[in-house]
Amino acid sequence: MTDAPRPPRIRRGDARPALLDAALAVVRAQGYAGTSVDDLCRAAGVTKGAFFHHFPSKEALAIAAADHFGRRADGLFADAPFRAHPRAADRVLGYVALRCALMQGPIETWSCYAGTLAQEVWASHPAIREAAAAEILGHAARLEPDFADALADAGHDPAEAASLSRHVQAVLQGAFVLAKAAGDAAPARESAAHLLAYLAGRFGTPVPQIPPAPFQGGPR
Amino acid sequence: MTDAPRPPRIRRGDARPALLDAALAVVRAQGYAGTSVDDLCRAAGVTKGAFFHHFPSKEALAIAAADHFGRRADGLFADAPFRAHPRAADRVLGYVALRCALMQGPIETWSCYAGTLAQEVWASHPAIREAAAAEILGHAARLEPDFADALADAGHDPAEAASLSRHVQAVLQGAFVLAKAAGDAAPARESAAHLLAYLAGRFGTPVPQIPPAPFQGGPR
DNA sequence: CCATACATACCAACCAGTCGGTATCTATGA
DNA sequence: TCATAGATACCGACTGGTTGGTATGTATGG
Repeated sequence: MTDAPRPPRIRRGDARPALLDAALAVVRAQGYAGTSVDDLCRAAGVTKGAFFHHFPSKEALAIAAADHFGRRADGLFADAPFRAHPRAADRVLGYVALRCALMQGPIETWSCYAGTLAQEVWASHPAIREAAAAEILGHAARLEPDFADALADAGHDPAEAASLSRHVQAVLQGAFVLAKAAGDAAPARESAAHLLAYLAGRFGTPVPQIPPAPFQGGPR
Repeated sequence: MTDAPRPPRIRRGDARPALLDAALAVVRAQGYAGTSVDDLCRAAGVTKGAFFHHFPSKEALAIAAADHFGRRADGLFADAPFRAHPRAADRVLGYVALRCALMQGPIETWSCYAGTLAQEVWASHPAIREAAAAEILGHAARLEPDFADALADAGHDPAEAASLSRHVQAVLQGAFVLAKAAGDAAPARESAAHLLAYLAGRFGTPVPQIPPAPFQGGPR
């Protein structure tokens, strides 16, 4: 007859989570429009039939993956060591220091799926934009109580906590952009260090030291 | 993105600059992969023949447009009023305040072409990544002398000027990402205000006030 | 006359999504 | 214990449309 059919690489029932994981990895490396449905199926070890059995469209997978990414990130930070600090300021600074420490290895493993999506399709895919915004702003909102306590402890108006927690996310997003442009994590880590200095100044605590990794590159 | 074919709208000899301008506008709104060569031709009022007469490929236009964008931005800031401040700290703060003031109207008119490109194609189009990096880091480098003077005036080590000028670009890039995600300039302006506060603290100058525009949105 | 600057028709590759079919589970009743 | 049937999960060839790029022809200015 014909050649032997290539067996799928993953077991029955695992297609959906495999596609969600593949979306996080491939879209962060290639962008949304630059990633084809076949790319995603190949990365997930799944056929096109399985893809459209679980998701009505490529856009639907992108949106579901934003939620998947958010749950993963929240799980990572929910029980991280820095959460145990008794003072709110130390928890906030510990959060930023951890984000900085994660900036190692391939960029697509530590950059933000939601930010990548939002930057690319904010105007052309409103539903994706909304899912990405919910992820980023929701993450910021979950950190807000610690910011409010830290500000209050330092004698500042805790009402600023909302804008400050969003600012932290903005700096991290910008750090990712510079790291991608430079092809190097160093500028991102430097930016995180400046952010730590700003927050420590705001909270009246000493500036925590993070391992230095000076940026060597630059314009020719 | 198909529409009725229109006759070329621009005069003979103007195709190249029209394509460069179209690339800035359309790519910032739709992303690189999400923009077709036909989209660019339509926006520029030019035919495909003109496109491939002036540029060997879509990638080549993207790279040339990065340089075009850089020259425009540098021209905008080279003779802006803030350049006339006698003290370096005021020039730096004036620069950030101007960037904040520009955050009005359609996002694609004030976001960064180079940052958008880098975020999307850093892994898949190395030549574009390099052009975007040269633009962003070159712009930061051109601001560096003022940062060094401002730091020195405040009694700090001017060697930090390089990393600080890159940090300013990172915060702006992140502000653009949040603005696109939120569909609103407010979080970007807020972030710029926090950046001003950090710089003013560093330089030992009073924090300049910028017109407030609090962000009303957020997770449901 | 000739180089430059276009215009237009065209092409092979690729794209998201469809569709008819198959394999594997699960429930049920004899 | 087993037969059967319906439901779920998946397979992969196919389709209509779009893509970046090419080939070839034409107008215009010097």
